Amino acid sequence: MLPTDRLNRFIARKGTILFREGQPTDGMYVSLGAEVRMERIGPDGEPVVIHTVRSTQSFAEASVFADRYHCDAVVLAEGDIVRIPKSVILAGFVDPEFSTAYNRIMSRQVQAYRQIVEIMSIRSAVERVYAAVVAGLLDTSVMNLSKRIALSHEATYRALRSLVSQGRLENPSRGRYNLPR
Amino acid sequence: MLPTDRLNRFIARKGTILFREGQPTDGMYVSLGAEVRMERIGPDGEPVVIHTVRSTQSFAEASVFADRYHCDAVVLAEGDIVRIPKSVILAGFVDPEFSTAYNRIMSRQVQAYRQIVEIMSIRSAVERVYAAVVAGLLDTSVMNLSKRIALSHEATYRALRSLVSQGRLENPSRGRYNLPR
DNA sequence: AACCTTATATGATCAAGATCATATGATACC
DNA sequence: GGTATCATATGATCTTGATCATATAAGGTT
Repeated sequence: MLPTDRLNRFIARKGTILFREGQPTDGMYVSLGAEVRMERIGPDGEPVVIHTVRSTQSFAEASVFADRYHCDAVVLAEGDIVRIPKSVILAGFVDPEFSTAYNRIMSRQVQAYRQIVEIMSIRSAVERVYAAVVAGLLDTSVMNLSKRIALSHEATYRALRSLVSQGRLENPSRGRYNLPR
Repeated sequence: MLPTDRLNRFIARKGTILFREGQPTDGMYVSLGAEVRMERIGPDGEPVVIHTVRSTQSFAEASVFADRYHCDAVVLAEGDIVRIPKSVILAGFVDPEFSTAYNRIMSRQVQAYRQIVEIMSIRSAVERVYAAVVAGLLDTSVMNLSKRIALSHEATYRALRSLVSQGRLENPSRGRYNLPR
C-alpha cells in the first residue's frame, strides 16, 4: 500500500538521536524492537519524558502535520526502526484504502490509551491490577504490566496474589495469571 | 467537508443510553457539552469504566471499524451530542482533504494521551502536578486537573502550594497558577 | 439579601503503596 | 556445569498521598 522503496529501515544503536526538538520534521517512525524515549527539556532545564516507545509501535505520527519536532527522540535499546517520510503519508491520503487503514490504526490506539488512562485512574492496587488483567494487559511479564499501569512491581505481585486468594484470578503456574473458567 | 444533512444532532438527557455493548455499531459521536461514561460489565458483574467523555470531545471512533459496540455509553450530564454515521466517515476517506484533517485530529489525540500516560506515571505528587502544569493541563480548574492526573484534589492543591513556595510556580490570584517569568 | 452549590485551601489522621531487602526459579551465556 | 542476569515472590519499614474535616471565597438562584 505504501511505496516500500521510500521507507527507510535501519538498525538503531543505543544512544542514537533520531531527531531533536526544533528540527524540521522528516516523518514518522515505527519501532521494530528498539526502545526509544521521547523527551523535552522542561522549564527548569531537566528533561521531561513525553513518551517511551517499546516493542512494535509507531511514534511521532503528529510530526506528519507539524513543521518541527516538539521533542527529542533518543534510542535506549538497540533494535530495528523504520522511518516513513511525511510526504509518503501525506501522499497516501489520496488513496482511500490507505486512509481507512491508517485511521483504523489510530482509532485503536486512541481506544487503547483511553482504557489505559481509565485503568491508571483506579486508586486501589488490587482493582487496578484486576482491571488491567481483564483488559488483557498481562500479555508479556508482570514486570512489564507493572510499568504500564504505573505500579511498583512489588505492589503488582501482591495484588495478583490477593486476587488469586480472592478467587478472582487463577495462577496455573509461576508468572501466569488468568481469569477463572 | 462532511455532509451536514447526514449528521444527527440532538440534546442528550441524563440517563440516556446512546448504545449498548453488543449492539450493531451505527457510528461515532461528538459531545458538545454532554458528559458520557463508557463502561463495560466486568467478569464479576460490576461495571468497568472504559472512558469518561467531557466537554467537546469525540468518542467511539473505533466503532467505525467495528461491527458491534464493545461497551455501553450512558449520558451522565445533559448536553448536545452529534452522531456521525459510520458510512459518512468511511465515505469521507475518498476525500484526501477529509482524510488528512481527520487523521490530524487523531494524531493529536494520540500525542495528548501519550503525554497524559507519562505524566500519570510520575510517582511524586509535586512532580506530577508540575509536569501537568508545564504541559498546559491546568486550563480550567484545579479540580478538573486533579481528576485528569488521577490525584486527589487535596494533594493537588498541596502540590501547587509546594511548587509556589519552591518558586517553580507563581500564584498571581486565587485558583490561578503559572510558570514564573 | 439570603441561600445553595462549587472551587479553593489547609489541617489531622491513617492506610496503602513505595522502597529496601532477601530468596528462589528460570534463562542465557561461556 | 558454573555463573550471571532477570522475573517471580514475599517480608519489613516508612513515606506519601487518600480520606475526613473544616473554612472561606466565588458564582448562581430565588
